[in-house]
Order: sequence, then structure tokens, then C-alpha cells
Amino acid sequence: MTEAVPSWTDERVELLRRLWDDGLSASQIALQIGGVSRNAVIGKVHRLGLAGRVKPIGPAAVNGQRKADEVEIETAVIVEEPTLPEPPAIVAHRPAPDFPLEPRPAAAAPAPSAQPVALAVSERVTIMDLRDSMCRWPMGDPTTPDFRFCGARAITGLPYCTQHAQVAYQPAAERKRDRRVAGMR
DNA sequence: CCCTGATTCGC
DNA sequence: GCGAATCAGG
Repeated sequence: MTEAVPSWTDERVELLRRLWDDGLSASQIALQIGGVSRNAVIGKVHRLGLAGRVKPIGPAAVNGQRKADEVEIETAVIVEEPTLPEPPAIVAHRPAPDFPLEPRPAAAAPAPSAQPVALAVSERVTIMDLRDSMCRWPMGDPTTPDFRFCGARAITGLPYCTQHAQVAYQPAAERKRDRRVAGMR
């Protein structure tokens, strides 16, 4: 097939803008877009004038990559009381990948009974289909082409749906070691 | 060492 | 305009 990438098409640029605005690093964006190096991404970002974005939180928190070299502020887990009638200024940092938190069984043979579904199950959406008020919880590695977002109805004021908001802002509960899938490289 | 973005500069 | 190489920082 034609592996040759056209170049920075509108779609690719749009994706680039979105991912960059989403806080993904250049290397991650490059891996996801494919066909471009991280330098290319950075270069394009600068040309587009997107550089100098506000540094969110979590330089590479997307990957469970921890370095004992430095003490990071990963402890930025916002501890909140069980009651959250109002969305405080929660610092939405990029949550760690979550594979074991899928509320949907793999084999989804709907066997449509005469039962109207009140809420559609989480529909994974791509970055392109991600709209506002959609849960922006990342599913899968941003480095893979099948990277999706939850896409469910997000809580007003929060970037996540009820399901993921819980895990995103869980109280100072115990934290279990998250073992990521077999990493390449 | 790993990573990050910023910049330069030949193409 | 593009991006590899390089730079500078964490």
C-alpha cells in the first residue's frame, strides 16, 4: 500500500492541533499520527504558532513510565470528599492508562431483548470525533492507532464521565501498581 | 539514562 | 515549508 504520507494535510494538522492542545507530547503525537518524527511535529507546531502551550501536568504521565531519578509531583491526586456538588478547580491531569476499567464486556452480543437501553454503552471515539461534553478518558496507548477516548457523556464541568471521574479523582485510596502491557522497544 | 520542547539550518 | 540535527533543560 502507499505508505507515503501526503504531508501536513488539513486533517493531519487538525489532529496535530488537537493532540497538542490535549497535552500530548510531541513524540506521542508523532507516534499517533504516524509517518512523522517528533521533530517534525515540533517543527510544525512552531510553524503553526501552537508552541508555548501551557504546560499542563504530567510530562509523560500517559505512560506508566516512572523514573526514580527524580521525584515528580505525581501525588497531585486530588482528594475530595464524597460530596462534590460543585466542580472545584480540579487540576485535571492526564490519568494513567486504564485497561482494567472498561465497563463494557468484550463480547457485546446485544441480543436485543425488548428492553430499551437507557444509556448507550461507552462508545469509544477517536480524537476527531471527540466533542465537548464527551468523556476524554484515554483508552489504550496514545502510541497505537487504535487509541480512543471513552466518549461517554461527561459530567458537566468535568472532562470525564461518571465512571472515569471516579477513578480519576478517587480519594486517597490505595494505589495499586499498574502493570502496563508488554512494552516494545 | 530517559524524556521534554526550542532552535537552527540545509534541503 | 519541511524536518534532522542540534541545543538546552528536567
